[in-house]
Amino acid sequence: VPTSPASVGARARARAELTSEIKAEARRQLADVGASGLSLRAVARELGMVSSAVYRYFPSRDDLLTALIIDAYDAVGEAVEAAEATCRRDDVGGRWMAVCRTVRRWALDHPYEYGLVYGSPVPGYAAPQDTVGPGTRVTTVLSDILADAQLLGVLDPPEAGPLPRRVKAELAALRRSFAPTVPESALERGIMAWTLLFGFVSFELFGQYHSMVDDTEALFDHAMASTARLFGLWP
Amino acid sequence: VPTSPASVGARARARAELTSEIKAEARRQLADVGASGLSLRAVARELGMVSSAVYRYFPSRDDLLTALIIDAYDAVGEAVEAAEATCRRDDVGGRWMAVCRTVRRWALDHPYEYGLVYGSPVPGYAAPQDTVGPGTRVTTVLSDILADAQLLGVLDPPEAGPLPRRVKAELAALRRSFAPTVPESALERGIMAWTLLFGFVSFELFGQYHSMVDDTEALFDHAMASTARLFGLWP
DNA sequence: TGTACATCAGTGAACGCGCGTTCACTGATGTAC
DNA sequence: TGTACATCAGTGAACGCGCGTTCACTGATGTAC
Repeated sequence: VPTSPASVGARARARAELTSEIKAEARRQLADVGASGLSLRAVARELGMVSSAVYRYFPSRDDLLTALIIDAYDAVGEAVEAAEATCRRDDVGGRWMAVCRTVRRWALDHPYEYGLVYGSPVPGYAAPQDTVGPGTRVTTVLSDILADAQLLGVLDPPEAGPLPRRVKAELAALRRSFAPTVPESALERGIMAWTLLFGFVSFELFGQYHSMVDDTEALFDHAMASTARLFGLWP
Repeated sequence: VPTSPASVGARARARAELTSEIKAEARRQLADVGASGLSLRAVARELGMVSSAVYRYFPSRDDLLTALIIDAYDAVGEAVEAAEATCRRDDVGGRWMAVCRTVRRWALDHPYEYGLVYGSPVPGYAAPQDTVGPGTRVTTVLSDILADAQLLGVLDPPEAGPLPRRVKAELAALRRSFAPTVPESALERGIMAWTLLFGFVSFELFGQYHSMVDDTEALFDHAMASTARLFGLWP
């Protein structure tokens, strides 16, 4: 009999629970010491266990970091997918705004996890392959919106004048692997919109708007709406 | 007789030299260990001096960090000012592109200093007031370009429909302190362009375009040119 | 259902290392007369 | 120009602390027969 969820032994259950407790405590510590200051010993101490015990759960400090990164990508990805799923499919504008607001909300609620994945890389740490899948969840949602906008015929016509050769080559490759139905010029604008979304959130979170903009929420909402309109992503 | 540059004593000169050697070594170490791992002892060791000697130059580790931050802001600010100054004053498009390319070039050449000022904040470190002045040099150049564009009459007319009340209030305040001659709608687009510029550079530097875009330079150039055009910042 | 054995979680000590900061000190460089 | 004193850079030891990782171990939980 293969182990079904109900028949999971007490040991396995305890293991799963402690694993997430370790991650939760590590997330808490990110706020105080940052990713590069994250310490297995401090996590163990706070959890009332001996430092070597943590090695039963994560073979090294970097593996714990990797788990946190994957969790962060999954958390923001899941939040975005859920928010976007509540919109009518043909309301591409509403879907775009839902994605924007959810990303910002999640970032403000989890600033250190946001910094972990969208901030400066942790020196001496190289993210393994496992992180790329979860890392593309938000972009996948965005390219779906773009594809639907194209299907609905609400995308602006391609800009006047041909794209430079190098840009065209780049976008053609991207198109093949991400959004085959979207014209290249719209794809470029999509990348810009995506970049602006995260650029804004990072600027807000990392303090660049300090003593400059107070009501970042109002500005964000309006800027994201303008973005989509200026970029011809909806009428 | 007040000390003129020529009459600066050997002691003062040695002090100035060692101060910048310490900063240079610290900058080198940023790459290996990051801002939060920066260590006075390691810097001293590499310079062949005893760790306590560094305290004659910087009263604490955080003061050294502050000096690095100010230097980084000044370096990118100076580079941008110099590049922009070589353009004809009425070529606002060329000035914008010069700023964009210089920021990106400097960031690629000094990735860790860029991360220090535009990346995730260093946990446990609060930047003192001295850093805000140098921090505004790039934005000052950008708002000058915007003001000149307005003067030349090349800014797009304000977008249709009034701005939301909260956004209008926010932009009015900004206008008063930064660019009194620029209409609010153009100011908002200016903020978006500025955010997109740094958003792009950060995405490139922090690895978000990895395995997605190869020729980031071509895309950057074209994206920044499109930005200014789409935002009506030049015809 | 009961027993023998294998698996696994957690312990505690140890290794070798690093850190920021303080302090009393030596000796060289500058300054005032 | 020469001397007495003040300033300053750099020393070396020390304080008290933290880290990642390994290892032989105990004792509890699971598994196969």
